[in-house]
Amino acid sequence: MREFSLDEHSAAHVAELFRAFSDTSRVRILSALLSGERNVRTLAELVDISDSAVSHHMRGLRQMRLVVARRDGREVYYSIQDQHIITLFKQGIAHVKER
Amino acid sequence: MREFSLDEHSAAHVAELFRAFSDTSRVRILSALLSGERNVRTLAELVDISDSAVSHHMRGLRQMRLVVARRDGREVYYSIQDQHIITLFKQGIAHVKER
DNA sequence: TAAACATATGAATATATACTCAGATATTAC
DNA sequence: GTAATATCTGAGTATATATTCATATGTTTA
Repeated sequence: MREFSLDEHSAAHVAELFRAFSDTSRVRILSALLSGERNVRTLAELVDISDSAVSHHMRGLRQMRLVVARRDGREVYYSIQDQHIITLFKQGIAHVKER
Repeated sequence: MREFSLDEHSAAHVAELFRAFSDTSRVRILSALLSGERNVRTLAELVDISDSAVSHHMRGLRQMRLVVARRDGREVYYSIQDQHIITLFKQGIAHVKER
């Protein structure tokens, strides 16, 4: 059994990914996006935080390429970009429900 | 398509789970534990933080029941408690590697 | 019992994060 | 053009978190 641990750089990336799911508001936002795209206002209502707070979260998620934005007129609709992400996220939810 | 988002309480639990994987040091610790149990001193060396810092992290992970402690003499060996957690964690690593 | 070693704990501190508010930018309607 | 609506951005703030240091606890060995 060899000594092994992810190097600092890789570990930082993994941590960054999981950090995207590590906040209650973002979890609620992402869970809302599981059933399809939503605009900022709708997300803000569902999660009960300001439009601004949603926008800040979406910027982070966009930069991590976890969501994509689609503009339609003055509204911006967000959806989950990556199927792997959906799987990963749902597994987290499942794990918590099992307890 | 109904409006839906995880309720605050459930979302908080999901976030808490993912938060366990959201720190570089913890990711390195957990990746080390993937290949078997390790004591505190070994983990501290592998991750390059103090014994104390490791101990603090392990307390959190223990409280979340992600790891279990086994004392052997004056050493304490930690290992990952739950197979689901291993799967989830490995998927995160895989996702990052794919990019 | 005392000394040495391994781990745990609490306090202090530094950094990161989530949020709101105020104002900027973009788009549509009048 | 102006007004209204939706989103974004930056500043400021409050809270959370990761870390180290000093010290306590637990275990073995002399």
